[in-house]
Amino acid sequence: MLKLSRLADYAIVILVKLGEQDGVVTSPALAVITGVPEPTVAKVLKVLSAHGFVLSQRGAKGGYRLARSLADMSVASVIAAVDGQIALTACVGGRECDTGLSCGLCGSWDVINTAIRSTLEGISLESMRPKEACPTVLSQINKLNAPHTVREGA
Amino acid sequence: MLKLSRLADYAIVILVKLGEQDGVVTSPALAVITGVPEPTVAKVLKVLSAHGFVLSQRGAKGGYRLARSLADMSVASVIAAVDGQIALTACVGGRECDTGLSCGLCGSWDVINTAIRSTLEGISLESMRPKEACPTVLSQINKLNAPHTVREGA
DNA sequence: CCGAAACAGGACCATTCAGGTCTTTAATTA
DNA sequence: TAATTAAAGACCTGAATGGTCCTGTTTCGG
Ligand code: SF4
Ligand code: SF4
Repeated sequence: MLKLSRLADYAIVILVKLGEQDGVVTSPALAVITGVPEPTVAKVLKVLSAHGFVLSQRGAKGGYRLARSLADMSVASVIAAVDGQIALTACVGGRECDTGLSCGLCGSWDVINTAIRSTLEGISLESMRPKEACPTVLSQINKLNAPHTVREGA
Repeated sequence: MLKLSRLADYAIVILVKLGEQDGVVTSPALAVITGVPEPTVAKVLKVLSAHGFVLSQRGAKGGYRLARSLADMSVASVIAAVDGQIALTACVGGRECDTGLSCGLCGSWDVINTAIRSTLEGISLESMRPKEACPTVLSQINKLNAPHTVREGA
């Protein structure tokens, strides 16, 4: 249905909320803040920690905190960390689909996939924050979609 | 993983291939052409028929043919027909997610979702055809992403 | 007029993967 | 050093998707 996995969504929410706190925050605390069940929060944080989005402090008085600014995290990178790289179809990046059919559409999908990926790459978590959400995201989309190799009439 | 459902992918392929034939084509024939297993092709065609993408001819010498030109079919509409409307998160269009958490990110997701949906709306199946794939799709993406309410600095 | 061919529609099963829970392990602090 | 607390990893469960099949209806050819 072309929907984002819930875990990826949670990851975004958790990171944004974490960015609004100061000092280290524990999993249970984040669970309360976000409303997501504790075990799930913990699971997501583990993944985010493994991918370097957050720094963990073990032991008593431990918890998590952002490894870098929200502005330096793209939506796409978080999604990729949690769910794997964005790939609309099975044949992006030269991979061939199990049916092995010679549909020839792969190229088109590849372009579309790249465009969407680039768009999400250009949207930072900072932009996702409620207060300044819409305008920034819009301009990001507008700005980041044209990029790499898009030429008007070619 | 932000991936398209396989059925939707097949639907696109089938429609494009169907557009390259003339006269009515049977499910088995399309299965051979596309490489997709016959039962699945039949299933997809039923859905496409129900949504008015193809016209069916029953009885002997029956088969399917396009209801309208490939240029008049958008990628998004096909996806919506097969998989339901595009919705990255559970909270697009004012719907609220089961966790009921007050994350406040819904607005941002809504914008991103709309942008992606619009992009796919603007890409016709004709554009997906191998020969002219990349350039057309690229310009479509470039052209269709700015549209509806995106303003530069607002 | 009869039989074969092909779609329509539905139900059914099997698999996959996401979502969630649990146990173990390590670090911090008193 | 021992108790406390949180991270890390493994495991299980369940829903959704993908895929298959069967029955009924319609049309063309013999
Ligand atoms: S576009 Fe064609 S090759 Fe790519 S995944 Fe779909 S069917 Fe397979
Ligand atoms: S963005 Fe927030 S409200 Fe929307 S689906 Fe995700 S968690 Fe739920």
